[in-house]
Amino acid sequence: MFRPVPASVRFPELELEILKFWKAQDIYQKSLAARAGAPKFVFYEGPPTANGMPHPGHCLTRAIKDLFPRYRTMRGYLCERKAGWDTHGLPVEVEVSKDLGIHSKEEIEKFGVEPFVHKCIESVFRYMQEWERLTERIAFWIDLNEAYVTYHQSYVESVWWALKNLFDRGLLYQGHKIVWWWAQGGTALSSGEVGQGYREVADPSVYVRFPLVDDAGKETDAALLVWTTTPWTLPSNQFAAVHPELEYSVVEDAEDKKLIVASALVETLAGKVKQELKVLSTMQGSELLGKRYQPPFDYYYKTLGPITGTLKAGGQQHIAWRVVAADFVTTDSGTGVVHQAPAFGEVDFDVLEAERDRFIDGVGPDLICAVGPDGKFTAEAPDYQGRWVKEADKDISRELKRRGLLFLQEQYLHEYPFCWRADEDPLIQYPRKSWFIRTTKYRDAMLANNQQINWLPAHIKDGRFGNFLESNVDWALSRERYWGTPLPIWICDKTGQAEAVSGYEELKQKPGAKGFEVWDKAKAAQPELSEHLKVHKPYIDAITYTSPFDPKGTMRRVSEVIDGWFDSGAMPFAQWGYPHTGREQFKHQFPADFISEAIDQTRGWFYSQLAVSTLLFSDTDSKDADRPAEPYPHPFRNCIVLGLMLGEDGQKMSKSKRNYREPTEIFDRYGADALRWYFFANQPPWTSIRYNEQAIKDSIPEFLLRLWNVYSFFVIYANIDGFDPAAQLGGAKLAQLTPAELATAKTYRPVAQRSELDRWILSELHRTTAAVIQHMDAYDNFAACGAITEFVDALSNWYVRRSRDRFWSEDKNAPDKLDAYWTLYECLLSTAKLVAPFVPFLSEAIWRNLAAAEFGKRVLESVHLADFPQADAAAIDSNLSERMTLVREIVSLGRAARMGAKLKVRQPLAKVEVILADRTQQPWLQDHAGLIAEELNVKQVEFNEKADQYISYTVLPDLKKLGPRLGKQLPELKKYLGSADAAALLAEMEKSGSVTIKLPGGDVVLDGQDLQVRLQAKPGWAAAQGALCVVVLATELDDVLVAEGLARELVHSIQTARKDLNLDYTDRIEIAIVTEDAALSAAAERFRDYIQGETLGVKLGFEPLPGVTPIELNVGGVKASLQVKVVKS
RNA sequence: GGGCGCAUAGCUCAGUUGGUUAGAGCGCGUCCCUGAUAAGGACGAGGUCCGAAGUUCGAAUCUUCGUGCGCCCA
Repeated sequence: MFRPVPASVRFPELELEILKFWKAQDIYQKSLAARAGAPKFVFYEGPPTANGMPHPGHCLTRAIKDLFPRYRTMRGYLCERKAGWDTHGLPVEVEVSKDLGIHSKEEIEKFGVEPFVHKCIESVFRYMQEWERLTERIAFWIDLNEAYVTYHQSYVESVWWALKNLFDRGLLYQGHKIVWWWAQGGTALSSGEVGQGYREVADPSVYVRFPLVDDAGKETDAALLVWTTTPWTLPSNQFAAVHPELEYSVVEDAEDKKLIVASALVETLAGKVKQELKVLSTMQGSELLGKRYQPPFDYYYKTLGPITGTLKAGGQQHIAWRVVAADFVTTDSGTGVVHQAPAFGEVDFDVLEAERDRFIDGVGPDLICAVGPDGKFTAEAPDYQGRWVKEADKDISRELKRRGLLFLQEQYLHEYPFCWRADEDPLIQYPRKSWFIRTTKYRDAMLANNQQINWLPAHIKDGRFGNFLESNVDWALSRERYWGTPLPIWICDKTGQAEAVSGYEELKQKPGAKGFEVWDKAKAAQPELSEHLKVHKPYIDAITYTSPFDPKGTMRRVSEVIDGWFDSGAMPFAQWGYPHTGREQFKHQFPADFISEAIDQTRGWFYSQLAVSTLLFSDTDSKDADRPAEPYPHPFRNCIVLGLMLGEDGQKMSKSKRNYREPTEIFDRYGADALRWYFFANQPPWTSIRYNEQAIKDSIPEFLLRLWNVYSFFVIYANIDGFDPAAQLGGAKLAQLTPAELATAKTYRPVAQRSELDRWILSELHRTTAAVIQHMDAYDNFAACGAITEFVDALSNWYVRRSRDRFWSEDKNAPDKLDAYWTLYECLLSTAKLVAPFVPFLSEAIWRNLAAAEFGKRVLESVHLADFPQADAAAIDSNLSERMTLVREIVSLGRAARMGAKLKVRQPLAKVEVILADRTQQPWLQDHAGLIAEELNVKQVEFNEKADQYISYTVLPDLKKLGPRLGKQLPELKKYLGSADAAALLAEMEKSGSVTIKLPGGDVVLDGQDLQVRLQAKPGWAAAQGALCVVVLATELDDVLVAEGLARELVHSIQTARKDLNLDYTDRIEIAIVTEDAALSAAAERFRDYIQGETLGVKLGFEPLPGVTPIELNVGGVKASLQVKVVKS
């Protein structure tokens, strides 16, 4: 006996029970143990940050991350899944600062770095419980107990090892980075913070003359006209940029001064100053390159102006104050000549870098900067020393005007960022010393590595990700913050020389190492402090040692921590603590076969991993990395890039807008399987999807319930008939209940001996299995789900429906009946395995009842311990598939024809005629006429070859074949065939195998393959047409047919009455039909046996039954009164 | 401003290398079944495939431009 299946199932409750079972029996661990020694399928968990609440978007990520490891495990691989948590970085600091009600770095320092860092580590796992609960509830099987944590000492030291490796190879260097700087607060702002602070303001906009000088450095009569909205940057000017491909004009103004501006802007400028600007000559921007000019302020120029340096390409050039080329110059605004102050603009700084690169080492231009970190001019600009830059704008303009350099001044409206917390403070771009990783040196290696990665969708490779790699810039690694992996670089306070350190132990071994007691004291005072804190600020900063570069020097750590993305990128090895520990694990778990995250990780985790791995383990230039070169791709081979999930209203999901539902509530209402199936089956995972609650809800009846109903149908009848597979299968070990194992049962007949319907559904099963394997191996869950849906539909709506009679037949031991049970049993078991990775709960419920409950310890206790089904090619009969499809098509067309003719299926018809365009399958179909007749409720099915009265033929060219061959003649052929006598053409084709068609452009010879026949029903018939066949109904009714129709109407009414009266299936009844219509009573009389048989009537009379409420009927326009009374047995 | 992606039925989404009647589910309408029954099923209506131009014998599909939306970056 199988456990009876509840009529209405509540999936959420079912899932909770199964979760309990998994936990109690440790099924996940068993699924790993079962694959001990098997080939590995390596999965990396991109660490989520647990200091925010999870939302439905995270459910998608976690569902996909579960699907493929689960599938691969069933396919025989060992897939260990180590969880991880991202714990460092600004978001944590921001969260803590919010709690403390503070914002600036200054306030943090005042609060104290030590207590602040303590707060950070406490806050990191604020929502971890919610994350773990979600992970478990959605059935994401991953090892949460062994999770790696980015702040753990072993992780940090692994990151240090990587950084030391890069440092020792000269790939980690200090340079400048232009950041958005809050001068009053003394801190850089992240791009997110900057983005919050933009608002429209009016700034002074000045047009300034930069007089050109001749070779001797003497001023000439022409000047570049330069535009800027930040006059305070002019004292730090180093270059003027033009676009080499723009045209420039030398114009003469009213004062006869010559100015150089972009030709496209001459008119605009003339309009602004309301004077004529006479064009004297024009030239290309490229002709201006290298021309020298005199900057408006000579603070640097007076000493550095004459300096020249040796170019790499040979020759000498002045290091600054000349015209350079830049692509970003446009004629949208300004003058087409752009003032360059590299200290105060990122693109300007790039120009400086490029210029410096042209000179041999050490002689190129240095960055000049007349402003201090406090936003005030330094002594290098004595005229403005101590003045806040924005306040100096006016005086600078006045000075320029006094010296005749100011051509025009106006107000300019634009978006400019302010500090998000002190909104009166404008931000400035400002250079900060920063540590960089020289990723640009590995750009080509990263591109080559990327080429080998299987990206899904494919456009990521050469699209977003590839483009991003193409424009790679060195990785700005350091952060002037507190809670992060400390940059493991110690600098000698005497010589300035630096070295990197790769572990805490290594530090202890350093000569003269001290400062460890700072941590020891803190720990003694607060024993609850995490040991891991000792490798963090401020404790690590206390550690110093004797300089190896100068015996009098002391090595002190730089103050910075590193970008949290480097932590994440180091995950493939740092999760094991490699190379200090975990060498073995790393060897076996690198690279990953599969990772998946949302598209926002393109520049995040996808890049950080690729960059770190390429630099450390690349096979091109990492000789001193301490392991053999790894062939591409690494560190991941296949990557599904998920689309972002939007809220119900198409906007970004946001708590305040309430445009989504909390995951826990989704699970409580619909269940995790419903959500998972919605994710997997509704769209490819990389489409950005809109959260759609209805669609989640719909996946229940569309898929889960449909499968459940087939399963419940099976259990009901198997129990009634005492179908008991366990009793029939011997004592042999039956771990998996594969078809081969089932075949040992006594009443199990070889598939070849079973009915066609059985062979058909088993063929469909194996066809589906093959398709699912093929799609899942290609990481295409969407197509796999499509195949599964189609199969479950076929099983439910054709196999079970067409097999009902067999399940109801009286003889419990009839081979045909047993065949039906074995077939359906096998289908359900295989389907449970097929869908197990997708809907782990439902599949487990089915398996628990059909296998585990039935067989006890003789089978696997969980479907997730089973092997994925094998597709048996021998079981696939594509011919049968095709034929069955055709039957279903004919039946469908027959129904459509009935609807068109308004003939209910209850009304029997004499016959249907079926006309096929392709008669290959006709003999087979003729053998199955009974089936079609039954489905369509007709007495006879005829297959007509000559059916000209019903249909007309159309002959269509096979465009795919003929297109390339005929080209421009194709329209002629189409026109010809459109009006041709199709019947004659076909006759000719049949006779000689080909036809020659005369077309204006020349004769064309066509054979049978070139043409397709289409059938069209002629009007006036109750007919429906498909692509390849037409079904025509005989609509004439004789008395017998009408009477049978009436009888069926009566049956329908009586059954409805039974249901309304809440009768049991087995209740016998007495029926009275009272009518004055002779035809109706005659029909009832004539079909008395049929009516009584269908409705379990023991008596059928035509006189009223006393005391029974009559039901008024309208049977085909005839009035009648029906009475139904239960007969006591 | 740049890069990438998306735009197909009332809604949510598919649509293989360009090919003849562009599909699914939901919703809607009509109906069937009444031994899976507080279920299940069939049939139908519904589309200027965002717009324009181009390539081609042929474009939802390829190209260009435009519009709208999203993401990333500036």
